[in-house]
Amino acid sequence: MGYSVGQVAAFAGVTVRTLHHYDKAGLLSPGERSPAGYRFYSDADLARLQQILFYRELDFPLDEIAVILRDPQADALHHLRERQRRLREEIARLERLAEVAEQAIEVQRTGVALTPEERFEVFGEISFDLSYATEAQLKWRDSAAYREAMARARAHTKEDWRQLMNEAAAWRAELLAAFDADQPADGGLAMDLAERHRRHLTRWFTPCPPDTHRRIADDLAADPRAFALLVPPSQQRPGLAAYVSKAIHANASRRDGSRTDSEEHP
Amino acid sequence: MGYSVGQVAAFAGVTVRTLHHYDKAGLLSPGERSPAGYRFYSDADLARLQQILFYRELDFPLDEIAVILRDPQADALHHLRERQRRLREEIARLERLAEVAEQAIEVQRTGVALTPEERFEVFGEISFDLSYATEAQLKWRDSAAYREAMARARAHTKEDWRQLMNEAAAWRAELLAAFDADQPADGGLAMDLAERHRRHLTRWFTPCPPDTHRRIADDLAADPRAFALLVPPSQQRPGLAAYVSKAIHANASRRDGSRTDSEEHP
DNA sequence: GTTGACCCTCCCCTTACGTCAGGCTTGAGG
DNA sequence: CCTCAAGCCTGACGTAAGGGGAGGGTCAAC
Repeated sequence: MGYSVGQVAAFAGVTVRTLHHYDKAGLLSPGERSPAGYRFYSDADLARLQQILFYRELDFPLDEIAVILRDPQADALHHLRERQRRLREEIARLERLAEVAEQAIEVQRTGVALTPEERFEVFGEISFDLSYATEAQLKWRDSAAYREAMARARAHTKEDWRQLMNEAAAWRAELLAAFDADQPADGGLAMDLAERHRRHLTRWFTPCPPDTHRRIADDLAADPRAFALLVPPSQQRPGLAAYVSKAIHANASRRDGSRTDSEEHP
Repeated sequence: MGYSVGQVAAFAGVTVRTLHHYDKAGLLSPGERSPAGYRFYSDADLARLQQILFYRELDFPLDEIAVILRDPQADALHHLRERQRRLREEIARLERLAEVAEQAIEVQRTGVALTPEERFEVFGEISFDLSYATEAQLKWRDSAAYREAMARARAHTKEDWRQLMNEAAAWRAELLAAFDADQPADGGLAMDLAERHRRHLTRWFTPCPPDTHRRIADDLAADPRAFALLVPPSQQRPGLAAYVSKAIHANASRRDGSRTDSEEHP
């Protein structure tokens, strides 16, 4: 008589719905139907189902399974090799992702030694963007400056952070004033603000020679997540990131020109 | 003024449709709309998009990304750990799959040393089921009997296979006759057929003592793919696999009882 | 004759968009 | 001022592999 859908489903470990699906897809149609339309599967159908499930476990799409089974296995081998190649690619991709996640966890764990509550209290609107921090870590983790900055950041107490953020807020206010007053980005006022930013970084994180500062400026202009660490979205204006970047570049050139004042070596 | 969809799409490396999708999904709505309904994205929107893409690269589902970004990153960390765990699981799973594919390729490569055409010519309707062969390999590859059988199979020439399959066909015809004539499975005729099957295996593949033959019988009854190697679907009848299995068991018991005739040691 | 378990066929839902279709808007050139 | 191409809009359907449910038929047992 053959097996009913329920029986087949039970001992093949699939659902009835799946069998219906394979039937409609033409992948596995039962050899027999009762007058009432009930499906009845033969042993040959079961053999075919086992094959289907085997290839399905290897993540073959159903239509490819259909091809493999239709063909008198002319080249199941070819499909298998192809599949194995793609499996290896996927494994490599996932391993990269796991590495990124690892770094993200690492950066969060070692970046700022505050509880979430303290963090919210100190940083307020400034969001510590994990995605940006992680990409930065992946990009810069081999640089000595980055490592020093991270180490010092982690050593900061809550009071350090509060003071640091207060300084930053004051600086930000002056920046906005200068920008809104249309002070030129390469003018003295803007350059002085850039210089104060440089000293701020030097004091709290890592020495920041002109070339380093230029790289930071480029990142600020290119990646809005970086700029959001400096000026929260609510205070941003169109063109402000480019303005800051330009000011930093101008200041760096100014300092390049007069190498004598080197507070890096007091 | 902000950036249009096209601009954002171009330099974020996504399609316009994706931005529409994120908008409708409430994941990223542009800060501004022109009177005509055109979307305009601010720098803050861009920062958010970057975050979205970061998490998307880690294969986060969009609704989970929405949660992470909605929350003032209360615990992006928690989500990341969870994701990393699942990534590792998935990697392990794919590695198992790659191993299975490897074995499938191996079994196909070393099982039968014939070209596809020859194979078709010799085996005809009997399909050499790769999925079953692979599972068998994974199950038994450590057994000496399996390894010997595979080695001898591989050494068979086309002529060997042809002769072997002719013997099998003759045997099959007698089996069907016995079954259709309602000869009892534990009767002398059926047991003799079982014994001939045993000798066939012994001659062409590997010595087959009663216990080994019993295991084979159980597999024939349990897995229709195994039975299909013995009797092609077109010649099968309901209950035939169980019949063969029972006959083999009966024959094994008979031989257990009379240990003296051991043609295994001539 | 009636219950309860099983079966049937639609049909909508899921993810993260791709792919039109049909119709506005906008900026540049004539 | 008109036109044309490029760019934008909304809306709707399709994808893979089924999940879930509605509404209704079938079957064996009591």
